[in-house]
Amino acid sequence: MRRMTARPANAHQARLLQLLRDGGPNSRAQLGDQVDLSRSKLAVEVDRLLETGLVVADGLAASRGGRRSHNVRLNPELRFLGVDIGATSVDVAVTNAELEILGHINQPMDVREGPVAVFEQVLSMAAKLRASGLAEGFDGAGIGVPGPVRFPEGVPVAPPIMPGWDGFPVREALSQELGCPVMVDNDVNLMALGEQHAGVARTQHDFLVVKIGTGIGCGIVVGGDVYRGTTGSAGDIGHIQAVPDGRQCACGNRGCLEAHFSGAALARDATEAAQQGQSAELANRLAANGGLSAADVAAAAAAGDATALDLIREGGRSTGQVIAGLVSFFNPGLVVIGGGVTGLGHNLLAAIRTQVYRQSLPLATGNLPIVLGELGPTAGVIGAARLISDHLFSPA
Amino acid sequence: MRRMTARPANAHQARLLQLLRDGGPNSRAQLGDQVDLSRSKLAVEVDRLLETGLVVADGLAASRGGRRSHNVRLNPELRFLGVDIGATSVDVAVTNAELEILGHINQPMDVREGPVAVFEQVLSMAAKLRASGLAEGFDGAGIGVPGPVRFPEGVPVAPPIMPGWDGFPVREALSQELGCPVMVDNDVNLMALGEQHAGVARTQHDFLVVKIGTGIGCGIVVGGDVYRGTTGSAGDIGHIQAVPDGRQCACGNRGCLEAHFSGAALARDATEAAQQGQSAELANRLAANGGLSAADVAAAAAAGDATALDLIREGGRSTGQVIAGLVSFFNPGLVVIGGGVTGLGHNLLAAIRTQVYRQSLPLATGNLPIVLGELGPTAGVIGAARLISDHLFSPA
DNA sequence: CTTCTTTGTCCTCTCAGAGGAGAAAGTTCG
DNA sequence: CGAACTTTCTCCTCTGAGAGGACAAAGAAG
Repeated sequence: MRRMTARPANAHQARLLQLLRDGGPNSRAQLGDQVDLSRSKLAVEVDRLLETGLVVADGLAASRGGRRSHNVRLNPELRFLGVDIGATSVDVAVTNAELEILGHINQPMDVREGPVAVFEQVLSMAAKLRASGLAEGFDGAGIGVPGPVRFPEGVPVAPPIMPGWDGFPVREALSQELGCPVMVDNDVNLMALGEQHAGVARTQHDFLVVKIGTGIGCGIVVGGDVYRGTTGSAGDIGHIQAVPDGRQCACGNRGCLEAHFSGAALARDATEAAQQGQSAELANRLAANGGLSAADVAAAAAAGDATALDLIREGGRSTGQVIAGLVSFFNPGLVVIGGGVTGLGHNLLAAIRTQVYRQSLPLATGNLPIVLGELGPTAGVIGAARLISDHLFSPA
Repeated sequence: MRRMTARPANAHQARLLQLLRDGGPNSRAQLGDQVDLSRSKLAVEVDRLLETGLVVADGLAASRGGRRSHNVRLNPELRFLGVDIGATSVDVAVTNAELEILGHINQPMDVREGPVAVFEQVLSMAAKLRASGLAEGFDGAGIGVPGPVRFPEGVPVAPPIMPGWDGFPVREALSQELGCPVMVDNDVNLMALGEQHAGVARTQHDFLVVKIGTGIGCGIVVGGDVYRGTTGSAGDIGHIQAVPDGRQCACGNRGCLEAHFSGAALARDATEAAQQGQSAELANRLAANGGLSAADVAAAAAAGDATALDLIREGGRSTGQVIAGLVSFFNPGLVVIGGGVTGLGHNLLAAIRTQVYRQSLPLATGNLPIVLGELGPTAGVIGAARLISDHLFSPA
């Protein structure tokens, strides 16, 4: 199939595409209820979209009591590729234009191997998805990387945990390889986009998404749009001081949040505890697997292990401490907790909540939900698809 | 004089008014260079603005090498009232439509006396300015209050230092009294608007303004617009924990920034130090005035008093600690320090800079200026005038 | 004085888009 | 089953915004 290269010709068409993306098939009449356009104008724009092939007819709509109307929908053959590059694994997924996931692969990987090796793996994963019949090609791709990105150019800048990626033209290179438009962003921002599109943040305009994985980052949404900061490093909260004169951090300072709580820190602390004989449960797991991960701590806590629970509570306290500050400053309408450590679930959430509600003023916390992300590992790839669709479904 | 009640009829007119406000008198040709409109359309819109009286002819423009053109400017008889209510004093100023200050009065006052008493004072100050011939009436007024505001309604919400103001219809009441449109905002947000309009932040889109006065607050500008948060309490950084298990704060927690550094905290600490005989300089001033203020500490520091310098440095350290966190999170392009404590000047600034540059990652601080505000006590009233002019110079 | 440049004015032409009339296709109720 | 009412779609006309060109006015440069 030849890929679609059409783009909406004006803001009306862009708006219609976004409505069809977010609301699925719709009749012209239903669309008319949502956009402020005359019927004639609406019909003209829809016809033009049909001509471009971005939109296709989709049978009769359900009756609303009078003449039945014909539905239109986004072309079901459109395909987006969503890529979420983490520190230690990659997620690659194919979606349709309505951003429904049609296929999803996760593989372990090490970003430190550099962009060339990682792209090879990503491309082979994309090829596998294509080979399984889910797509004949891609109309666009969104990529998330675990570090700051100069957004307009799609280039990582000085990413601490991705040596070798600094300045690598990710967007350009992938666009060449895939032969379609590509947008690049920080993985946490994509997670925020994902939760906004299909998760807990659907109705929010100003919210924060805290992603606790190998590191810790925060996605910031202001007025419905992701805020990236002057140099693209906004939300980099892993190195905010959580404990004065605390643990030495890789960044050179002491007491950074990330040094006290993150997937990596948790694994390290659990291993220490196991070795010092503080927890039989953890020691068993250490012996069995030859190493401990955040998932082991989660399992131990679920089994009632006090040491594991303490580690989680202490980490939640540190995280809550930092989030409390952010809440005072930013006054969000929602805080979403997500990332690999979400497996720690409600123990972690409870510890964070306690700390935030204790430390922030009532005006900011009064009506502030703090919740776990709804989409889990798919948040990133949905966000990636959303990113590129936002780009493609805006006036050229 | 009858007051202008006209408003721009469309976005083009609004844009033209803003250009004339920010750029002063301009010829049609110069305006044409700045807005993307055909000459005919531009002429029509300017003529309409002339008809409304918002804009008047202003003689011949300087020659640009061909036919001389006629200037237009905002009606020089337009008057805005800017009111900046602080914890312990009020500033009231009159500006023209180009937001130049024509007259400015400052008087001591106590917000805790409640809205009725304060408004009486504000109105009498406004009357005094009017009586001095600066204005025959006001076309709009902006008001800043030292606490969170529900912005659309112009009503303070649960302001900690303003008992009696909670829910008081400030906008409505003042609009009645003055007979003109009124907008209300947090004083720190107005300071940010002021520095953006006429101060150090003129070229910035994303920046923070930290105001250290009786309390501490932070104005947040995102994409050129003030960000106010979900409930209007964004930027309330005075109660972020700066020192774990630190001093008891009025809010019930311990170690809040405001408990360790602010005009009030500084005065308290200086008094303590003087009473304990740690500083002859401060003790003298205490004896002379019967009390100490931040200004006394500034003077003592200027005179070389080590204790005063220490207090300032220690305060700067705490403040810098908190700002470092905000910088990591928000990645601003500029941080402005302002408020009553600006008198502490470069000692304070140096301490803050040291702490921020030490604690934040290079990517966020690499090109980050941290500077003192340029407008001093006029920032608030200019911001107030800017607030109402933005409102009036936008399509009705 | 001539030529060139800039600015202001006027006129026409195009096109987006609103809104109405009426046809088409259902539903509901007697 | 048929009449009356609803909803949707299509077509047509009308209006107004705005672009753009022609030309006049006014000055600068030589």
